[in-house]
Amino acid sequence: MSCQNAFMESLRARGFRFTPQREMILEVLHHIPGHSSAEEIYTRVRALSSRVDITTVYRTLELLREMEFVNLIDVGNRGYRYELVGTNPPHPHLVCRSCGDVADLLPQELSPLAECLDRDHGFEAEIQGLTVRGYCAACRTDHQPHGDTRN
Amino acid sequence: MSCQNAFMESLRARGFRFTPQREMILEVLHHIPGHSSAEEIYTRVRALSSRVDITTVYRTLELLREMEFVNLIDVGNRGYRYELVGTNPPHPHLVCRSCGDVADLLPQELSPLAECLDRDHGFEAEIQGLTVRGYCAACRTDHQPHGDTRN
DNA sequence: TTGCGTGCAAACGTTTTGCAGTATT
DNA sequence: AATACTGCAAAACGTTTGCACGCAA
Repeated sequence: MSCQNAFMESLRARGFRFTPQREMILEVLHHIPGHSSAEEIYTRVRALSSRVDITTVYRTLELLREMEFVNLIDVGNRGYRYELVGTNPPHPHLVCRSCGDVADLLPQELSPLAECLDRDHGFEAEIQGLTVRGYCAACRTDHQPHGDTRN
Repeated sequence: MSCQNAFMESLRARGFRFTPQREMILEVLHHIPGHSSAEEIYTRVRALSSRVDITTVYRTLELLREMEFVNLIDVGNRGYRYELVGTNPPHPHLVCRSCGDVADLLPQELSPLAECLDRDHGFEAEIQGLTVRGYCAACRTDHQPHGDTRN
């Protein structure tokens, strides 16, 4: 609700418009588990109205990202996931290669890593956007070491 | 050279064939800086012979990956990079968001991270395939905080 | 009324697949 | 001779862009 208003005001402050499509997409983001693909969000929005195109979903998500209302997660070579920032700051994620599950990390869990990369390589790591792939607790027991080992 | 032979024998051991295309692709991999895209490899191979298709490059790279002759690096949403394993085991990388440069890390540099993710989340992290994005020493001084912040 | 936002269609860049012909074993 | 491998063309995939119309301000 307050996020809706914040978005509306953010838009108006920039001379942008608050349209029914944008409202619906934000609405859906509030009622979705998080870590959703554009396609998933699109499907949910279509359930509300068939007069929305996936193009609009992408464009709105990009707008929301620019305004820092959503966090963009790169889950590898095919596609992104989106999540409402809400009260959470951007944070790193764990992505399971077997079940595709996305889990959250706290930024501070990786600050030792960031410090080490800065100290040893002069590299400014983007911890908030970091995605670590591997196998989650549920999948690691039954995953095949000789299965698909692509990154 | 010895890699060429090792590849040849690996192929034969599996009933596969050692073709001029495969030879050329391996040859190119030896004379290329590393962290190359399929397209870059393709271009170099075409310089040797126009009778090679990019499809064959992809298929050969996949074969080389299966046989652990090349390491596959996921550089995010825009494709993969390939590098000869050679004497180096697979390892994590740093990718600069500004200049696109790819730098190597030693796997052991991230073992504290792996241990922490295992201990706290039961997550088996794929350290060898990990790609950390951010800004390299050369770029971080002059990078715009308001530039493209996509993951 | 202005011009931002939209749906549609088509393009995009990289990777994969189907297929019939080619060449290695 | 058998069949793995190839080039070509086309598809796949998620995402982006061009365009004319529609609608919020």
